[in-house]
Amino acid sequence: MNSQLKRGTLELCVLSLLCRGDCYGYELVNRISECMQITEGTIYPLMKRLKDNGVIDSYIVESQEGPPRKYYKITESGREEKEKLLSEWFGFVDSINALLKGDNG
Amino acid sequence: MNSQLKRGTLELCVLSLLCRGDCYGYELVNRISECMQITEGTIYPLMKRLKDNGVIDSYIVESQEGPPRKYYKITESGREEKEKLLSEWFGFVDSINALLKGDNG
DNA sequence: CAGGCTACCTTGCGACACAAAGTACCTTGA
DNA sequence: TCAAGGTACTTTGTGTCGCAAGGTAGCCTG
Repeated sequence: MNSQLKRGTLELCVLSLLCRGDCYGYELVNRISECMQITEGTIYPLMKRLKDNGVIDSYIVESQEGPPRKYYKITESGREEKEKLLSEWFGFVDSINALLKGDNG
Repeated sequence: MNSQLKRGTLELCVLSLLCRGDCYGYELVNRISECMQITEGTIYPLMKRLKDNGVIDSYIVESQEGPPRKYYKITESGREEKEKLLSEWFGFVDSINALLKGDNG
């Protein structure tokens, strides 16, 4: 899969998932990789950026199945950011599709 | 506009336009910038990459309105590449929208 | 000949996906 | 008891590529 396409949408995917409930990083990797190829080396740096920007918070929860999990929770500013990205995404798709439309192969 | 979103789609836009007829670089900038912000610093390096990859060819045409124009023409392998990118694009949009779908705000 | 449009090209920077490697916890089974 | 394998987080380095900025050069008008 074209890795360049993912740029700019991964953040939206993560925020969208977190809107529905807190997740830990490893879980996010598994859930997102159901629909696009993704690895931990992508998610963890992204989560750090998002936290630095204040759109998510995190907290640690002990686990019986392995090391402690770092759960991420979306903030109020994160929800606003998600709405912004969502409308940007739909607008972008529309404008690309419009440009591609005159295409007869 | 989110510059990250453009990644991976610019090539498709250019190839799609060239499928409908030869264009020169400056013209491509103008036509594409009708639907997304783009500058020459983006297009010219991209055209060079595309030519190096053999998906486009170029030829020079004199102009009465200024310096000579370098026209770009899509190759057979470029048309195949375009078809590949096109289906990748639609598949990508579908999978992102599917992931976003469970989203209740 | 200055100013402005057309047209091309290059350099340098920054953002970010991702491979790779490291740390550490748990359970299972020989 | 100790390897093996799964879970989970983190960091480092590399490569791609959009884009601002700056340069060259042709054409036309006043």
